Amino acid sequence: MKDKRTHIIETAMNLFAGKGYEGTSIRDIAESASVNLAMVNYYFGSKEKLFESIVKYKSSLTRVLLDEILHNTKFTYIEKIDAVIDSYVERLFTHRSFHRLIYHELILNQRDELQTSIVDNLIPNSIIIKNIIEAGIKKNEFKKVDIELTIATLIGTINQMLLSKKFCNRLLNKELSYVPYDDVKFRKRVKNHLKQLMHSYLIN
Amino acid sequence: MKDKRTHIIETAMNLFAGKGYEGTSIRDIAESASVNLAMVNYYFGSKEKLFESIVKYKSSLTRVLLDEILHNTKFTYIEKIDAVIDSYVERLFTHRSFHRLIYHELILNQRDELQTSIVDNLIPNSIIIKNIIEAGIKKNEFKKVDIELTIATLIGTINQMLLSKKFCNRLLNKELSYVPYDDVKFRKRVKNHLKQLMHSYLIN
DNA sequence: TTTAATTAAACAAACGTTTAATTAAAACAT
DNA sequence: ATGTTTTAATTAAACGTTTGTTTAATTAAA
Repeated sequence: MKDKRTHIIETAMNLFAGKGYEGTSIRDIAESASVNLAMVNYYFGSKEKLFESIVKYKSSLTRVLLDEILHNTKFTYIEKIDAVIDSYVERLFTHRSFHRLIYHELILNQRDELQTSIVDNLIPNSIIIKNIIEAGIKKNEFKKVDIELTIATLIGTINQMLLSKKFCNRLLNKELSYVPYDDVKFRKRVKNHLKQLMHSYLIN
Repeated sequence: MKDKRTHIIETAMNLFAGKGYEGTSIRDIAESASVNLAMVNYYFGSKEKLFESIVKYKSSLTRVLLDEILHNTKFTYIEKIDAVIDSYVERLFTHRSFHRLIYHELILNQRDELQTSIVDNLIPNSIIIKNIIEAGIKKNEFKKVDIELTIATLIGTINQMLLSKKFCNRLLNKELSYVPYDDVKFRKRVKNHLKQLMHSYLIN
């Protein structure tokens, strides 16, 4: 049996991701997690501290993955970019409810402290990508591009697909019941698109 | 003096965009708009119907702009893409609170009817871009690319910048008080990035 | 005189949080 | 090992607010 604290965190994460922070009540969370209402405040102190616990619990994993790619000396720079794309698509599509939660919180301007902590957790990932592109330019493997906006394109394309299943399916002309994110073929398609895009944009 | 109904809609839009649907109370709206609490329900029936009124009120404008570009025979296809980029960046950056509101609602899976209506309003814009790229490929001006994901890249890049001022400024190494969206230089920078990206990706 | 607009007050329901009482677990001394 | 004490976990109930909505009365406009 799982740790009760962890169980509450994971239940709350899925509810927050689907219904938003204000849209999810502590009673919702307690019922879904099959624990007493008061247990949530007993473990986390308050609703907002629960939210912060979720962010802390889930973060830092992505950074480790990207760091490995950055320091892998077997890769050329464009191969590193390819590896970043593979890693990002897999990670965001798999943990999509968490990432929806993060971007939902970012898009609102409430809870300044929490937003700062989210940005603090996201930016290091961007910096790793920045380092790769910068090094690629220095070694003349890459053209001189707008690095920051290239990162925005990379992450933004994936986020655009992640935003809403309904929008995604309408754009792709798929039926309503289709779940693109779990489809290996679709993941491959997104990876291929981003790789081709980056190859033609970055390489001399 | 403005129409009272319109005044409520515009006030509510800004509040919803900043604090989300559940985070904004009718009392908030009434106070900000300097009208009596009961007037909101008097004019719109309910909070949810007010929300729908906002979406209907603001939509359709973008479509007209894109349609003009699509049917302008003076443009080559890549020039049409450039025009779409200019038009999108200007529109989304200027009406950013409305677009944040839309994407905030999309990212949640609540209120199915409303989400459907948002998607119905967004998809035609994507189809216009699709038509341009398709025609460009047919006339051999463009390479054979993944059209749907190219659209996701176009819109996703802009949305990624629009998501959060804090994230945007940290990525760009700007100070906290800087407002990138109103800066003409920054708009130009985003446009240039997207154009160069699309040129190297689309053109043979 | 009739209709529309506006108001303050009240409604029930849901919210996050706290309390006080009870049960289970852990630590301790014998 | 046993009984005792102390701490942690769990519960149902209640707290004071805030929520969206409705009502009934009043004022303005047609």
